[in-house]
Amino acid sequence: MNLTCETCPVRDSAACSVLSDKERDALAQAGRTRVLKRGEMLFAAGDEDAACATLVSGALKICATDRDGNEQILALAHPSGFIGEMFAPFAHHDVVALTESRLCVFPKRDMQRAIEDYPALARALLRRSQEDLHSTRSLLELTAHGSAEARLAALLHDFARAASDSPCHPAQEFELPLSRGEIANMLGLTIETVSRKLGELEDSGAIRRKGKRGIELVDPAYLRMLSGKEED
Amino acid sequence: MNLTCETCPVRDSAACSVLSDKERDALAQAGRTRVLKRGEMLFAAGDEDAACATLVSGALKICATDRDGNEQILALAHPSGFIGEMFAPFAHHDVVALTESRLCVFPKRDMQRAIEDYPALARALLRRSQEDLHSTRSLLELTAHGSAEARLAALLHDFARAASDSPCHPAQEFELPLSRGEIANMLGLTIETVSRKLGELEDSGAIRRKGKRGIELVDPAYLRMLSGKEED
DNA sequence: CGTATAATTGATATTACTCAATAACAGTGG
DNA sequence: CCACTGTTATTGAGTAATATCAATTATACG
Repeated sequence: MNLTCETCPVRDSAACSVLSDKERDALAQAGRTRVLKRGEMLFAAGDEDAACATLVSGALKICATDRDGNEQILALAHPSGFIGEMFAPFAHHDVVALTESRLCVFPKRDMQRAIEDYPALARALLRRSQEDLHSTRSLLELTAHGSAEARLAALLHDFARAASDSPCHPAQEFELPLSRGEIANMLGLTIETVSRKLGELEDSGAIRRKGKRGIELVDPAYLRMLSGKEED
Repeated sequence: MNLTCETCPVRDSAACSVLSDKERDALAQAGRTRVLKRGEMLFAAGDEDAACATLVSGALKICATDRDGNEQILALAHPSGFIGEMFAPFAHHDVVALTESRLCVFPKRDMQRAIEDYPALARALLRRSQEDLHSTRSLLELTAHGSAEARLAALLHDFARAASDSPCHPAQEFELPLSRGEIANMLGLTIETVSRKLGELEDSGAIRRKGKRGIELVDPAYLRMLSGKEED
């Protein structure tokens, strides 16, 4: 399917939004929309022809797999996010859809050419890359030093923020985008520990669980306190 | 002090190496060399006027400090590495010299202008940023899932590679750029655990300790095996 | 040489993991 | 609609790993 930038929900926020209409149309010639169902893979670690993509809707996980077959989630991608390593000869990580997801996919070659042809695009991607770097470092900080409770509290807080319309105030109620197992492996914990700590957070009155994946933030300040971040 | 690119040891490897002589000289007008002694700070988290810099010689650590005053090392910078967040209004992390270090420092404004004026520079920084992202994700992978032994083994292996001239083969003998405390906080461990595990690695014949910071790799393959990476 | 800092070593406590069983739930086909 | 099956989540008991606390030893520095 060809790209229809006119009606694209992320046309004003994705990297390509910095292009002029004409430039964007030229880039769109090289791209294709692609829809991934939950669990489908965009590309796998080691793929030489791994494409680049902008996420239009849905959510992706970027994950590494060690030689024992254990998966580790390194990052999540949200709409308007950019995926792909233009400069690496092959993909370092797997990219998998968490929910049904719509993407604009570009062959690596074409994206390389595009950043040569459109300096503004290169700058936009640089900005995004630095933001990704920052969020990966935040996750690293959490994972290395926090207790299981702190990691979980911080993750819930992040998800609440991501689920909210306004970027500053967290949503009061939201659905977890990840299963217990995915949460566990993102935070370097086990499923059992995640389950137990969620229970403890509920007992302590910080959250309330609504079904399997629904979370209501009862006491966001307490959650924030547990997560070890600056208070505000 | 003004920049003397002609004799710069990283003139062929740093981001600025993609510029023509003329462009590079123009950029050099805006820059200054700066020498940091061990422990000196380039800038602190929260600084609004945090500069950008290319590391010429020495080594830096990028670290976060939580509200209890605990420091966490998120990344190291080696010669030809680029430091600085051009797009953030203030620095997110502290940057501190691990050893006496020489840098080319550029005001953020000038660097922003440079990436507008020189598209090749923006692309070079994009490439670097993606590499940094990848190494941060590697550290995350390690920290989240590995045992204390695996983390330490992987770190030693990384240092051995960084210390070597040839990028593929690790150096057989090298000096640790970090104190025990710094290693501990980079890996999310305690000083005591690092000390004990180093002892065990020595007992098991993987390494030999030469003084406080010297390390000799006796059995690199075994170390690599412990670190949980693919064997080769 | 004496003092401060960094590293090692030991004993104990805590946390999260492992293994195992049970429970909730979703999807499927009768 | 309900039983059946596989998946995901919860809960419990015991264990292993690492943190913590405390003491000692090495090293560096003035």
